[in-house]
Amino acid sequence: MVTIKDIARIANVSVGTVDRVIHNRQGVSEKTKVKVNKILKENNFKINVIARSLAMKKKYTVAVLIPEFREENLFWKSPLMGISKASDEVLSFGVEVELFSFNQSDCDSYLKQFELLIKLNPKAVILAPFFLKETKLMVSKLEAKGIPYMFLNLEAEGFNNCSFIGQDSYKAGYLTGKLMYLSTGDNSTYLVSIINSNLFNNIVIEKRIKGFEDFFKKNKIKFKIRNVNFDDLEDDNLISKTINTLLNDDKSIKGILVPSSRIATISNCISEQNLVNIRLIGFDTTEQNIEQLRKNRITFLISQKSFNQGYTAVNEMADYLIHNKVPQKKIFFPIEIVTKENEEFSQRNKWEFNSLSNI
Amino acid sequence: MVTIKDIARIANVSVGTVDRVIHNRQGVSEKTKVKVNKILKENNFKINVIARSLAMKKKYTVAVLIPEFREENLFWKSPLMGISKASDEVLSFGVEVELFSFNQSDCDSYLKQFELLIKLNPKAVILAPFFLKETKLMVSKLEAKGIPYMFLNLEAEGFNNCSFIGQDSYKAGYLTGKLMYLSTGDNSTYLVSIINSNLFNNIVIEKRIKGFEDFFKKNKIKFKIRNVNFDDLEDDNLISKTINTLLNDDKSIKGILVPSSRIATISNCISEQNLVNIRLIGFDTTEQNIEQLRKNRITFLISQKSFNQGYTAVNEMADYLIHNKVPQKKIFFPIEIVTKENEEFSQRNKWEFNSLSNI
DNA sequence: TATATTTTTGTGTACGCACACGAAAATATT
DNA sequence: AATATTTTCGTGTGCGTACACAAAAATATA
Repeated sequence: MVTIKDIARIANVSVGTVDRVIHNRQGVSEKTKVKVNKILKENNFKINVIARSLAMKKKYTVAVLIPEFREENLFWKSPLMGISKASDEVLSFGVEVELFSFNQSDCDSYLKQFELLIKLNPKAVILAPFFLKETKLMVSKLEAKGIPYMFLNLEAEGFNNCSFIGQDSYKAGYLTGKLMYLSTGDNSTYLVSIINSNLFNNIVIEKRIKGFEDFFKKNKIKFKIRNVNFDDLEDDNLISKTINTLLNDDKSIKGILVPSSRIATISNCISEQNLVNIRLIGFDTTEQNIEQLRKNRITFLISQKSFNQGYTAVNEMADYLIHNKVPQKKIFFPIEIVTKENEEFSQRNKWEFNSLSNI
Repeated sequence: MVTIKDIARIANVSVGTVDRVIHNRQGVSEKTKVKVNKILKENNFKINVIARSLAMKKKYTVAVLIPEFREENLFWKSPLMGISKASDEVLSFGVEVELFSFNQSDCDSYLKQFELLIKLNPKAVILAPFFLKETKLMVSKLEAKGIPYMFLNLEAEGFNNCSFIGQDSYKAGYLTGKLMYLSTGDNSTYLVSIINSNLFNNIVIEKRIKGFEDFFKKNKIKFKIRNVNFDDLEDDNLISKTINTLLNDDKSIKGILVPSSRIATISNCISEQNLVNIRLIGFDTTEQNIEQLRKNRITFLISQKSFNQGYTAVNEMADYLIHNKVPQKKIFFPIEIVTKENEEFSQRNKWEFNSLSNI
């Protein structure tokens, strides 16, 4: 590996001069600049990123604000783990990640955690914009302070966020349309079922449903949709009765789409005989969903790769702070199709907390 | 971030002593060892990997031997790009990657390139074991010299390779069975077509076919298979005539499986009317395949994520050499399902050669 | 107790780069 | 021509760690 010192020796100048040329700093004559640049290229010089970040040694703190996860819905566990892994890795680069989490059903805790966050005076913020109105408030404070912020997983329009990291919900829904069609044929009726309903998530869910329907419309395929929505608080008995009655009564129903991460709640309630010849498609590889997938009670899961989303968010932010590399405005993640047969391999994203692994 | 120096100050010892404790080196009394360890934990000390790799500064060269890619089959372009990207990244850690490529249809070039490779006296080798007999020869030389070697993409049995990085071909084939079944229903006939036939690749292809068939057998689903094989040299006209005649004559054919990366060659030959109601499933997201997928002439592609395979291989090897972290014996990659609808997002793996991006 | 030996601990240098400071060279001003 | 000013360049230090070597302390041997 050729170093700055090597270049300096060859060019017969000092390392300082080489450094100036590399970084396009002023104070070097055109003549030597040309000479050094030539030698730089001839020797295929590549900066040693290791040494560089050692030498830079500025301190940045990045604050993260995401929902806490709960027993009945582990979705946010996975992004958190991605964030944690990335945190460990960027620590050596002088980036410290501070985590704040709020209660999904408590708007106040969202604001309260943000107050704690802003007190830290972070250099950048990553957040899941769960509540729209409150997010506007928060964002105005951030912008006043000139703190860049990035949205994670949830896409909110009309903000000046430096980046969004997540899935294209419409396209993901569109894909479920295709999968449903391929595995049921035309002229089918589909049940679309929403379990939990909170304001902000609905934007994602609506986009997914729109995409699902648009697949059939754009491809001129006949289909019918029936909606059944449940409240988060309702018990399994009610869900079971409702769904099974519907399936018994309407034999044209060939598939069920649950455009949230709660498909396990539905699939778990369907009777064995009704399950035959019915395709179930849902989102997210939560532990409950995977369990049902393994039992062949779910046909397809669309994964958001949320672990990677968290991991990438931290890394992109670190890259922005350290190397001034501005992230893309929208970083869309793969729309991964998970089945019983490939599920075991799609889980390479998992990561155990091994806080003592490297001393 | 708390450093070794900080710990030394707090513990009232020198950095040398702290270093010894951290690395469990001998020459430190039990008393101070306990004391330092306590302070290490109390302050949640984490090694600065940046500084560590700067200080280590050993030089390793890793040799890579893979097939060159050709116009008619770009498959190996993608692993190469992954390897190149990783090479750039590990360079700073003192790992230099040397690339050797051979002609897929010329066994001699495989051996000849290896001769060049071994002259470099590399610290480790990554190779695609294309020709079985020759690989045995090569491996014996490597083992005599005590050079560890890793298999990339192609799985060969009976060797003492430190790791295999690639896909579980059987499971991938099994998945195509499921997808085919879901999108055609039972009691269908399927065309299984092999385009190119060279000895070694056939192991992968055979496993895929076995998996495909086993899906139906294990799930007790009625099906029928018809085989049509073509030679690599044959022209499109012949393929077109053969395939279309078959499809015209046997209306029970509902799907075509091409268990190699050459499905585009087939799909390109099928007439419009025959394409309706036929599902095509193939492997690998080569440029030609993606083009056909976009045109809706292919239903599913199974991606090997070969870019990531190359990328991971180099990184795992670097980690092994630098930190002595032994890789898993088998690193299986996700079996990714790609359709027209999610294809655009599955390509985030691509990477342009930006050799001058970071000067 | 004095000396030799072993164990334990401290110090210094290198890794490759960024950056501050000051020296030298080139140019401008009187 | 002497001095002031600007441009150009070289030197030195620090980032956090690994490691070799030296020094000190503890222990063993005479």
